[in-house]
Amino acid sequence: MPPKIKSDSDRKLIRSRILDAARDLFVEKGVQAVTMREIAKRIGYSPTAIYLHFKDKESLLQELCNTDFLALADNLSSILEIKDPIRKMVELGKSYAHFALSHPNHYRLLFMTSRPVQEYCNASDLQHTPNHDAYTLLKQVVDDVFVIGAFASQLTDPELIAQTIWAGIHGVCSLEIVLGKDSWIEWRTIDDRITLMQSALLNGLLKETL
Amino acid sequence: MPPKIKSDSDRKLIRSRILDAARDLFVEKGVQAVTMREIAKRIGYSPTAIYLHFKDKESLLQELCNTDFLALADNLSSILEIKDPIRKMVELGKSYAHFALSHPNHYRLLFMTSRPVQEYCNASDLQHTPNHDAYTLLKQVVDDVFVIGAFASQLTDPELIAQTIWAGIHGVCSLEIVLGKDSWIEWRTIDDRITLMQSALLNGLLKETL
DNA sequence: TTCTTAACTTAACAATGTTAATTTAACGTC
DNA sequence: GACGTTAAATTAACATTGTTAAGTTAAGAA
Repeated sequence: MPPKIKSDSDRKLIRSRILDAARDLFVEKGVQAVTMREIAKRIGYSPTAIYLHFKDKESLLQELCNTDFLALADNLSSILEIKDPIRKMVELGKSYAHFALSHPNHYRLLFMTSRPVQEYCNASDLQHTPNHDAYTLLKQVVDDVFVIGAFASQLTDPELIAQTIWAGIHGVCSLEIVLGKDSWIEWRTIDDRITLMQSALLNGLLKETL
Repeated sequence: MPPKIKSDSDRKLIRSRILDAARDLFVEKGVQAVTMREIAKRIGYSPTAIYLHFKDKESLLQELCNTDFLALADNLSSILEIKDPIRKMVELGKSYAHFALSHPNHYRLLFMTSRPVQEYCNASDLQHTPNHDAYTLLKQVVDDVFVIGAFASQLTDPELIAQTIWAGIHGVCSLEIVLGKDSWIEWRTIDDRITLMQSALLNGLLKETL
């Protein structure tokens, strides 16, 4: 029994409810548990009603992805208050890892799952702002370290440095998420692994300071 | 029209054909393209015949995983001929990355996808031999560097070192596989990223050699 | 009042993993 | 050599899922 002519804000609210239901499902049980029918059941609609708000399941996940990507960046941006550039970089890594490990399904969806190539044409001006883009945030933090001349002199490309640091932390976190429960490897504690990764990379990238 | 009483070797051969068909499918089109029906079509059987050889799809993928894991380790073990421990470690990393990037779907299945916890009870003696276990191979190579006293003196746990090096290379490769095609990031070449990761980690983990 | 249309539901389809029932023919045994 | 047993395979069928098409309902416009 459909009441009619929903306002724009009403439609937005329904979109949110769909997204929230979808998020709940995969945060709890992973992406394979996210079915259109279960989402629909949770919000009290029929399964096909979702298609009035999202083109298909892929689009829904895509939007979830983007939304939470921005939320992550926003969360991380609190470290911008830290003055010392190097400590700021270290804390960014720790925060990033903390997010990854406390939201493994999120992290999987964001950084461990191939999706059809994203088109960032809309709202492109918002894309590369530190507050809204985790990578750009990292890049800026690395730049700060770069301008004070703390990196070894042969390292002339902050972008490459940023990508390497990201890869290091990502490697530790993603291995933990995928294989952390496997017993054929005698895992050291995740804290030890993160710490060593950070200190080794810093040690290897920064100028010798003696 | 079933001919009957297949010998053990016949059954093994059929298993192989199933595994090969499955491998072909996902090497070419990724794991989502691996369907029981398509496998069956390729080997000229009905879909349900596969269940005479594998408990379910998960088991099939599991076995594929294990088989190719051993093949990888075998492939990598050729670097054992290298004498210099440090160069050996570097070459292992390069070979590993080369495998990952030239077999992205394999790599995804092996190291980027959570599977139900493996039980390595059977043939457990084969599990931790360098020739058959990529991680153990890395561990041994790291040990070799460790015993010549090349790591910084405060690093006393070769296992932790190995896990960190693995995570570094894995991070570069897995990011490339998942996000390498995304344009919102100005990726440096994959070679540059691998090289910097290796030199930074080495630099950060080894003793200062001046 | 009647027509249009937004909002939604029900029905239905195709693809997929999987199980149950059925068929076929090779083998051992009397 | 006939015959039952059983391995090997197939066909039929079911449940789940994403998705489309057709139908339904009621709010607003004419």
